[in-house]
Amino acid sequence: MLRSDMRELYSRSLSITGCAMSVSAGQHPLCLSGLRVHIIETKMRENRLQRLRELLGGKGAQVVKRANEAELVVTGLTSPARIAKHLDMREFNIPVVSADWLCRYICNDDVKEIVLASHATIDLAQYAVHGQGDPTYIPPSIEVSLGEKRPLEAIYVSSESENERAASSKRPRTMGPPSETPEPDSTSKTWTSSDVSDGRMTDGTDGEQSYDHDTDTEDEGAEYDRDIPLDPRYKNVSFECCRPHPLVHHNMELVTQLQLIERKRELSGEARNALSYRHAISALISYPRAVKTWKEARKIKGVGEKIAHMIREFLKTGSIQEANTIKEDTRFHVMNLFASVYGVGPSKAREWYNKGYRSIADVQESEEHLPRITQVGLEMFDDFSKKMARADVEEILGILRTTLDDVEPGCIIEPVGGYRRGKPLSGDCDVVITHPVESRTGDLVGKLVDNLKLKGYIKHIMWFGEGSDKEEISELKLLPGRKYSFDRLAKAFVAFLQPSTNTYRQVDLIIAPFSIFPCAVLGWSGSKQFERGLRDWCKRGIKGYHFASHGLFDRRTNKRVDVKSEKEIFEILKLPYIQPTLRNA
DNA sequence: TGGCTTTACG
DNA sequence: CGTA
DNA sequence: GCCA
Repeated sequence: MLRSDMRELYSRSLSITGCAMSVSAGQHPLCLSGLRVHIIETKMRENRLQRLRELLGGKGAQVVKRANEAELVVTGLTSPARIAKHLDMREFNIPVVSADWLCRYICNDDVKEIVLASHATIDLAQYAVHGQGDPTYIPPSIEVSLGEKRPLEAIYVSSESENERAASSKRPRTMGPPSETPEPDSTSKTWTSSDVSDGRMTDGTDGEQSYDHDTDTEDEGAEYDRDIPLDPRYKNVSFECCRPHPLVHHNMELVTQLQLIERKRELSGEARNALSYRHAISALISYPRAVKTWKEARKIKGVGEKIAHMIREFLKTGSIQEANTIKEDTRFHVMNLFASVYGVGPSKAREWYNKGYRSIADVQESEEHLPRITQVGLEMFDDFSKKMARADVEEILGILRTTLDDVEPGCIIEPVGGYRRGKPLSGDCDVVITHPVESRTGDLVGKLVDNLKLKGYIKHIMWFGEGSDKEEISELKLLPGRKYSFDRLAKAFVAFLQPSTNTYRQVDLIIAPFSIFPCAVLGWSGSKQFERGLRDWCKRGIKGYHFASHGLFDRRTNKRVDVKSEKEIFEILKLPYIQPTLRNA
């Protein structure tokens, strides 16, 4: 699952250098597979509605009745105020697009390819969130910027909303004169009131409640951009596991640029520095609207002085100079390429670069002695570089199901990783497998892998860990120097032949005993940053717990806490439940 | 100013 | 130690 | 690079 995030950056940087990127999603008809879409039917003619439904269905999307179950909202309406009436404020982070835009998006192959191949080209319009049910609420709407160097002159695919947005952002919407500038404090007051202090956070409700009694309506006439309160449920906390992180959010372009800098730091061996960027990036992904001022950004936990200044630069000029420099930096692109090889990280990538290699072929032709993993990584490089559309993942899941039915009937199989988080493209296919009868998972990896090998699906086994399912954690568990060969998950990471595309895919198989299945699913769903946040929360947030993909442990007793679902883990940890599609931290 | 998730494999 |  |  970690690879996929890296691959995404990789594909992004390729598109920056203008190289072609093979993306099988472009060839796949089900480009919206799994996406839940809600249609606001008001003011839409029946035949148009029908056509829209067919179009969506034809691309694999699922039309849902209720907007808050959707990942995307479509409307024929043009006035934000009217759109707002159809939406509960709870959908603040669900993107709204015009039906016109969506039709063009689906029908136009060029646009589709560009948008699907990289989220970097999707940007969100500036928008603001107002109090409950307020007609001045402006929903976010997607715009597509094809000219990536000019984020501020983005091409608005939806012309109606462009006008609307332009009009709305230039004047205060309903109330009084724009003259009265609010005390800077009024903004920060809103912040603190909806803020939940890290150590004390109990559940997802205190924020809203304190906010409800705190709406300072007397500031309405103040400058539009500055005085509009944030969504009341927004929590300015540093733990990623406390907040939603949608795939499509309000600071796409800014985040893309910061990711470049983060990657640069990572590749240069400045892991800590890179980590700071990750925290800031996740915070921006979670932020309920487009950041409009440098000071606003500075208040977000995870955004310090340095990054706030970069954001100021971005807001002023449309880009961050350092990011622009990185885009031109050959060294960066080469090392990024090397580090995208399975088994190669920043260190090896740097080493290769310093030896003068500049391409994958250079490395392959070298006399270098390479560990087996790296040899396999190089051999598989072309195939592994290709991203999978959701349908590709589903095809592999189907094969795994069929095989499991032969090997051990009654297995439960859950796709995890980026696929579970709703990503349209995946770099690998992560799967957690269990069986209601605990004894049946004992030697399942071996049997499964053997059978798949027999059928010719597996070309390489890159990694094989035979877990054992010894039940209890001994008191010695946390004593230093002890090795615990038990209570690990059985794993096999393999190069798997996808028949329909004749492509080898990176497939990670994880077998979990039934009792810790929910932990395994939570632990392998990611994102990486979400998992770090989760573990950090266990250690320094509420303390007293220890989370790993093989179990949730009470720190006092060192005993495993039995859980029956992912939701229960969130409850025990006193976290609001964050659904998988909102874990893209 | 220390600490930044976690743990096993090669 | 570097990597997933 | 950020923060408790």
